[in-house]
Amino acid sequence: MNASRTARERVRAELIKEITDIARRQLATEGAGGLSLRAVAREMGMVSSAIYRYFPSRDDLLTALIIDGYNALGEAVEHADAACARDDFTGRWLAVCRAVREWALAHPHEYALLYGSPVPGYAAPQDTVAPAVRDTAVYGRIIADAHHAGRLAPPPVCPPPPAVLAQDAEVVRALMPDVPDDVVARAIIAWTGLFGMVSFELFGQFNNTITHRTELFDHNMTCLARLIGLPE
Amino acid sequence: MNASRTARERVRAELIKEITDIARRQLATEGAGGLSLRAVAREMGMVSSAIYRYFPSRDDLLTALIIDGYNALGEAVEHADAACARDDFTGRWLAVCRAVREWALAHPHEYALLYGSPVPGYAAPQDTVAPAVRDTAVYGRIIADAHHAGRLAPPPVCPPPPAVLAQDAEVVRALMPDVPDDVVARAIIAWTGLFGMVSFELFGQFNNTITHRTELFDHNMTCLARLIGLPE
DNA sequence: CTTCGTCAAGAGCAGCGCTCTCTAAACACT
DNA sequence: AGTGTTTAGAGAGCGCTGCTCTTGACGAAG
Repeated sequence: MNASRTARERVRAELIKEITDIARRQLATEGAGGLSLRAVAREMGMVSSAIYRYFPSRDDLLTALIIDGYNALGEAVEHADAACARDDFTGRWLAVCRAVREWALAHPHEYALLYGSPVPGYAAPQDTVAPAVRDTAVYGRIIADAHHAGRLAPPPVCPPPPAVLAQDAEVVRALMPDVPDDVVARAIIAWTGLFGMVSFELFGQFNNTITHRTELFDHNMTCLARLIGLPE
Repeated sequence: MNASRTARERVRAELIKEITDIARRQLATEGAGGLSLRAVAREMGMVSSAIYRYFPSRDDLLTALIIDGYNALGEAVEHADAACARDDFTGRWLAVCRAVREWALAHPHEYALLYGSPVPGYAAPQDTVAPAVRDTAVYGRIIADAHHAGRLAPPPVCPPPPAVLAQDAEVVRALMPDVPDDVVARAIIAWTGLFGMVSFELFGQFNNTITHRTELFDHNMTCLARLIGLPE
């Protein structure tokens, strides 16, 4: 009875995967706004209403794509980090930055779904928060590792962070344990700087201006690494 | 004959303004995806097809809103800069950063239109590039002013920018004349850092994490000012 | 007074998300 | 093996969208 039950559920899981695959392909060509359940159904040789057996609404399909996206990006970042020597902290940071950028360039619409304008009327459900921090956890660990190895020497550039930020630092520290507040603050600057850079490139702000984007990116990420205090 | 001709054109211009006003209000409540020509027409007591006399397509209306948005942001930034003492370069930088953030928080959907995910299938026409750099010109001038006043003392954090970036720096220098390449490079870091920060806050990346956003923003922008070399 | 360009109106097309009902197949249980 | 239940897909349909085309009215110019 269990085997037969899983038989039905297996074909169901397969169909769900097929739907998300087609949806992801449509996302890549049309963008989030052009994602159409009817088009997905058409491509599957299904009638549109049948899709609703698997995803109760378009938003639920979007949620599935978002979770997949966070996981794909997280995996790429984890992979890039794992390929580096553990004590090459700056190398790990740069590898992670490049992994983010390369994944974003390879999957622009998925990146836009994760880090671009929120889809109007769509509120990310709780299921997305765990995959969402998967990449963040990686560079949190890099910075924490460097700090604990005594290799973090922040230059005297930033003033000490204001006291109220200590509460927020407490939350962020879940990703980079036992790290002082000023390191957390610098980490956030680097974090927003990384994604600001990628978003600007992807969303067209560099058009007609920046042509050597890889070089600029590497240079800026190196600067941010120095700002954090990562070794030369 | 001229007077009568402008009579007709005047009511036309007025209608165009009314359309964009209503569209902007709809944008604020529904977001870019929810902008509907029919809804605008309904609110104007017009029939939907009549709108096409004034805006040949939804994209053209979007373009008008984008241009207005860039101009509004540019104006806010110019105003914030003008309120500072000319030689208080750090104060001017902070004022400009805050102006960007406050404008973005006050007009989230318009900000998303300018700096969020590009609308799929929509390519920004050439008319948008001039208003688009209006704000950028302001902080370009701040940094250039500080440099020429001899008040720019970049800390020894960033390595010298790679030689290939000199070409791109040439283009950027149109906004900050006679400034060396390494200053341009730092300016770009600060620029992307500013918008990375605003976008993260606005697009929800700080949810469940950062609560003291004003303080964090001010602190980070101060750090970036130091990184550029703006005086204490 | 006629001609001509401009404009609102209306109908209509194809597409969308989503809901409802109906039929048929796969399943669980006696 | 037969029976009741659950699950799946098909189809029609609702109200909405952007957009097109045609029609008829209005006002300015010759």
